[in-house]
Amino acid sequence: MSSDLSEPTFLAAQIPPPVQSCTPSLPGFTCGLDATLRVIAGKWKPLILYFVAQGGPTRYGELRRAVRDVSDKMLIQQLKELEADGLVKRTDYKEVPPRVDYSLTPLGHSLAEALVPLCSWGTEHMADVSRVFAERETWNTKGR
Amino acid sequence: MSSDLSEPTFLAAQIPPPVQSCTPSLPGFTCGLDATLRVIAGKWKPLILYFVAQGGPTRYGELRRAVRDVSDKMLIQQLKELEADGLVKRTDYKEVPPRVDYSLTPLGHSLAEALVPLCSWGTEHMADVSRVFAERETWNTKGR
DNA sequence: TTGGGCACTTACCAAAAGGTGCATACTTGT
DNA sequence: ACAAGTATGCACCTTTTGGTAAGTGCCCAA
Repeated sequence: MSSDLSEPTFLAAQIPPPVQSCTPSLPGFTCGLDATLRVIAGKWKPLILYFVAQGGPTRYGELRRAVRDVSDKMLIQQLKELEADGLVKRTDYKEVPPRVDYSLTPLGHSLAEALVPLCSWGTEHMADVSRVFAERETWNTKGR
Repeated sequence: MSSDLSEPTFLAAQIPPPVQSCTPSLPGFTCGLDATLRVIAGKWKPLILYFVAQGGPTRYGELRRAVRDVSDKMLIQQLKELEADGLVKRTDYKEVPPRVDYSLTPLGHSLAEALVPLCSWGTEHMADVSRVFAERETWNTKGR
């Protein structure tokens, strides 16, 4: 409440120390976060992962309907990549009207768990986020 | 070790229950995760966020050098979006040779914290991830 | 005087991501 | 007989994203 709140003083109260470090290591990745991002980049992957995580083995059609607005092409494509990356397991029952379902591998499940905080964050701050987005739309639509 | 391990039995041992739910709510978002993704989508945003989180207020040039391989265009662009989304705060000291730094807002900091598990996941599973990527490269280079 | 650093900005382009729609092979429901 | 559902595959095209390179205004050091 003093005159100068431009600096650390008041922020220090709300913002804890720097957040843990992001071990800058091995192969071609600058850090763990980087590695993770390579695997979950893609408009639908986190959502797919998360959805499968919640429902257990999930049939293709269910996913399709659940992840609203995703096209077949995209869904299949992302599922293949997730499978190739060892995050999901595809089970084809080789039945006459095709039946296939997808489930998480242990690796995939661990990633899904790491996604939980992001999900919570979104839920908690959804109001802020949607406000910001609304404003953007307003300008894009109305004035410049 | 029995004959049929196609179903829940053995998975149940390693894979805990379905992971918490992803409250499907309000505006145009299907769930919290969706909302979060709208805000951190972009090749460099999580990295920028994370870097600023670790270093406290960071000058433009430092970021530029830290987030290796990012171009001016991209860095600026993503910083502007992060700022517009209320995650980072830009401070312009209006000095003669320009001096500007970026820090996290409380909102940004909370997001950065939610990113920590992803970072840890990447660190822990970096071996798996890089193996998979190496295999991909192998085919892209050699066969097919 | 030339060169470099600072924090950007702009124009132009290539690549990646994503969307639409049609096709398949077979079955079940009307 | 015909439509619909099942899990994809494929061709084509648009949008989005990201990269390169050059420029800006100002100051300091060589």
